[in-house]
Amino acid sequence: MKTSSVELIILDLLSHEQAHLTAQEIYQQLKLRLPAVNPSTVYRALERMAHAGKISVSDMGRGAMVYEAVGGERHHHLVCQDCGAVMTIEDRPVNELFRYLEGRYHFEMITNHLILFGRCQNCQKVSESGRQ
Amino acid sequence: MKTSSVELIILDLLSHEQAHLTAQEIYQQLKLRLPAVNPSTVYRALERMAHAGKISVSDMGRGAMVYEAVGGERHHHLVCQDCGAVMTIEDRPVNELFRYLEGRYHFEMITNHLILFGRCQNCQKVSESGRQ
DNA sequence: ATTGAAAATGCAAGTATTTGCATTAAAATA
DNA sequence: TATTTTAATGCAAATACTTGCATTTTCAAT
Repeated sequence: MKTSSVELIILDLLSHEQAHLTAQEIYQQLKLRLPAVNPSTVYRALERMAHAGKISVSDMGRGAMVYEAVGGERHHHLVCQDCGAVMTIEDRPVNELFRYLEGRYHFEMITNHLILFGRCQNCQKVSESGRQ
Repeated sequence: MKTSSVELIILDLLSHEQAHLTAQEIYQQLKLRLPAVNPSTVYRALERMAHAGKISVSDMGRGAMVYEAVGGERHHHLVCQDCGAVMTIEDRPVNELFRYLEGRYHFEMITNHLILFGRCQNCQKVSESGRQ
């Protein structure tokens, strides 16, 4: 089926450089262009687009899932759960793991936006000095 | 601080073999033992426990995050987004990726329950025959 | 161009989750 | 043991999100 106007606007909103937006943020920005849009329409469009592989859904520890357009260079993130810092990491080692798992388990990987939680270098130092 | 009684019951509920429960399921089962418990108490306890590293929080595509006790043998899953099948996978290749990323980015990995989405062997076949 | 079918949308109601505030319980201190 | 402090809890309200139903819009077929 043809892409609906709501979906086109969502893709446009997410096309900015590596934008990760929550459903709420997308709804707020969509309303600027389509004042009559209903929240349930936005949630349904996000669901359709995620299932169709147009956007990816990830938990980045912001209290709600975030959405991102699929299509740009694949990338992944390390997220610090203390300070919230987000680090973009290279795709190669992640892709190697995915290829290995696909062969090992006869699985077709769809995940393309990996988020891994931990603590960044700064927060590790702060925690160590706090213990001393 | 000492573990609260709600937290103890949650840990008990999650101690069954690789139980992955949503907040709602945990609340329903908790009420059987603590009829007066308030949903907000459960949500708060889950938040405390996740931040303390006692439980892990994951999106397994069930429409809500699922919780699991941390402490057993670390494992990860492949989840089919068509039929919902869940495959447990070995930790070794995932751990190798985590160790590499820790060194490369000076990051202390906390994530210990990786969920990767894709399509299982059966659903790949169904999709192919559907296309023919 | 018209008609019918399918999909998207809005509305209202419902459910899941979060938050502010006050109270209760547990822990620490004297 | 008593008191104070801290954390957990319940309640109600609020927010985020989902769902059922009817309507509108879009697409496909004629």
